[in-house]
Amino acid sequence: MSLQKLKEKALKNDAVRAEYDQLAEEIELIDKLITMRSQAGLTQEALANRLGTNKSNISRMERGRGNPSWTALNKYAGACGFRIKLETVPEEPADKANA
Amino acid sequence: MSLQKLKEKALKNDAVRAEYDQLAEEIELIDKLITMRSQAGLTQEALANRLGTNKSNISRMERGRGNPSWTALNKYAGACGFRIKLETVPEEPADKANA
DNA sequence: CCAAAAGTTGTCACATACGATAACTTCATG
DNA sequence: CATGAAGTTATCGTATGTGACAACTTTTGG
Repeated sequence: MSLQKLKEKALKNDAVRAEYDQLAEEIELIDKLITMRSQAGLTQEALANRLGTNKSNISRMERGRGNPSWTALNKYAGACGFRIKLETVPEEPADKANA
Repeated sequence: MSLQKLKEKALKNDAVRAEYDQLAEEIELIDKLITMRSQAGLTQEALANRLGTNKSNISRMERGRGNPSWTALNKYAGACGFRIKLETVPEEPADKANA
């Protein structure tokens, strides 16, 4: 299955409801997950094996069911050959005067 | 309590064991949390009120007890006036030839 | 169309995050 | 040292993340 297909599927249902910021962020998150796995060239099953778990659980994460913990994200990324960081961006530009 | 103090306390115990990457990332995470709250000028209690919860739970997160979920991080950040993103960095540079 | 590979979903069991409350410690000030 | 504010810890209840397993759907490729 192509990466494009994967993302299309992942986003199809949720994108409609993405009027809410929080959902948009969830989609961003899912997109990052799928992208990492795709770049690692792994199937859900292969990734699951690396993590000592089952493909169903990978699917759940990538479908946006539930709410992964930080270490779950960390492990997922690690198995795909990535490290993760939390990026924090101020909700409004620090300096309005320059807008 | 000064921000410096806060961070010193938060890192004191764990830094000793930071021989492991995963712990280093946990510390980074905690540092980001405390920094966000500090920049928002909120006490744990004030932040807790914004989140509809109690200061003890805030303390737990900032002490590295447990393993916050993505939405927990999102809410925490939101109450501090931040949005969050997952930053994914490849474990080794994509292009070694240029090293 | 057929078969195999990949992904999805449902459900159970268990571990643990999260909220609430209270008691405790540490810090800041006078 | 005394007082109050801020932070920490313990514990209980409840919700939910996570792993395991099986059945199902979708995709890929002949």
